Amino acid sequence: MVKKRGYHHGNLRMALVEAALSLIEEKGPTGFTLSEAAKRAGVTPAAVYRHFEGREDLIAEAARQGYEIFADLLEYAWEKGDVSDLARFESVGRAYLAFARRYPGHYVAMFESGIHVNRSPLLAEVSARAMGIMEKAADRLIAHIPPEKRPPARMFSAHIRAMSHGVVELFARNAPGTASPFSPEDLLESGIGVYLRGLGLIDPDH
Amino acid sequence: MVKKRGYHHGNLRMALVEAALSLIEEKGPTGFTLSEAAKRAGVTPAAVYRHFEGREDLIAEAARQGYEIFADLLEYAWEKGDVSDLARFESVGRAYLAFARRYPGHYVAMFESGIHVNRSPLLAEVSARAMGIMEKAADRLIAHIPPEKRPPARMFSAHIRAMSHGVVELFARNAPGTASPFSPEDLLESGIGVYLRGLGLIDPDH
DNA sequence: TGTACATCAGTGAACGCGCGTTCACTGATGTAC
DNA sequence: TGTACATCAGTGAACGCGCGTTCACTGATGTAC
Repeated sequence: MVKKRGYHHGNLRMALVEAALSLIEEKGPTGFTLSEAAKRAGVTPAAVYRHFEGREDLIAEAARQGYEIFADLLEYAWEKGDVSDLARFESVGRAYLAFARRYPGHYVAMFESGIHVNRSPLLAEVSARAMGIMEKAADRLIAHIPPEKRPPARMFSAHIRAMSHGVVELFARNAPGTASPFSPEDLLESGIGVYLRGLGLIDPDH
Repeated sequence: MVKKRGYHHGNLRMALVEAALSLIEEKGPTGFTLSEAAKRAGVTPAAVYRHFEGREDLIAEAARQGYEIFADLLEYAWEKGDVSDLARFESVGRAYLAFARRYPGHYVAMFESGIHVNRSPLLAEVSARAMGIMEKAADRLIAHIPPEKRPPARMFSAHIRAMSHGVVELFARNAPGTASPFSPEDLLESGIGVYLRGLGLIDPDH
């Protein structure tokens, strides 16, 4: 809740995105309503139309900001990662989960709100930036496997994405009845670790 | 759409569950409305209350029936599976995905509709039956790993569930922008295969 | 510094809509005699 | 076989609600002179 400065809000656009994010976080992408977001920002529903085309447009903007943060985090993880391709891959993977944990509203807006990434060129571009880094990390890593034993790159990345998304969905949110004694971070790291060992990318001794 | 037999419907209760399932399948658990389900069954919304307490109760019944089918399928897979624990485990895993594919409405009602499994004792019981089989298959399998190398059973099953759920969510439904050249069945089987190899449960040569 | 005025960013009332749920009702069915 | 009647399974109108969106409006702000 942002303090109002009289008749004019000050930065309503940003306040609306924040309200939308917190609502999505609390109630899921369909639990979010434009009217409630407006109320949270201390404003009439009609005021929203000064800044967005409508409900969908507001969600899309939240997703866009999410992709921006996401891509930045991945890029940073890629660059700071050790020179080894394995270390870089793991660094990127941890960044993925860190993002899902730290920005749950954005995560849902991006991956579960039903808004399509090709809705606008801007959205498509920033999403491609994020996905490109993940693909790069994956491609470099599997290049270490002898070609005759190497799985297709798209299959490899599909597995990684499935495991990551599954961990986030089942264990990184307050899903009822799916409590686990392990943290999502541990689950993902160990799961990916076993998987990479299965591919011979990690020494089986450790 | 069931043909009406005059004023009385015949088997409205079943028809409503079917309508609910097809709606959930098409529009997701929140896209489903009681009124539309009633219309699909060729009946007034008020008629629903002759058979269910309300909207939630209808979804819960759909989920219950899903768990029933699910548990039956898993039980069958368990029993028909080869004597080897690995073969049994894989048989159960395939049954999981087969269920998600063949009964998408049920799957969503069970795992994504937000209805809690402890909503009624009946629901809790049938869900426990299904989960019990999966746990049994997992427990037997990891017993083959030497204790000092064996992961905790709950971690193992968490990994399997995450991978399975992730594959279903990302690739087994018409998710936009996530098309993949591999079938969900192949993805899951290969992914789990690599994972099991990582645990030393499958010969690394194959 | 003061005033006139354009522009901007809100308000609040209204709209049509579909929702879940309730209620008194009525048509259809089954049963007792 | 026919009739009276209880029970069952629907109808249809009504309710209050919150939604997204539109519209004419008005208060606040910034700028030119």
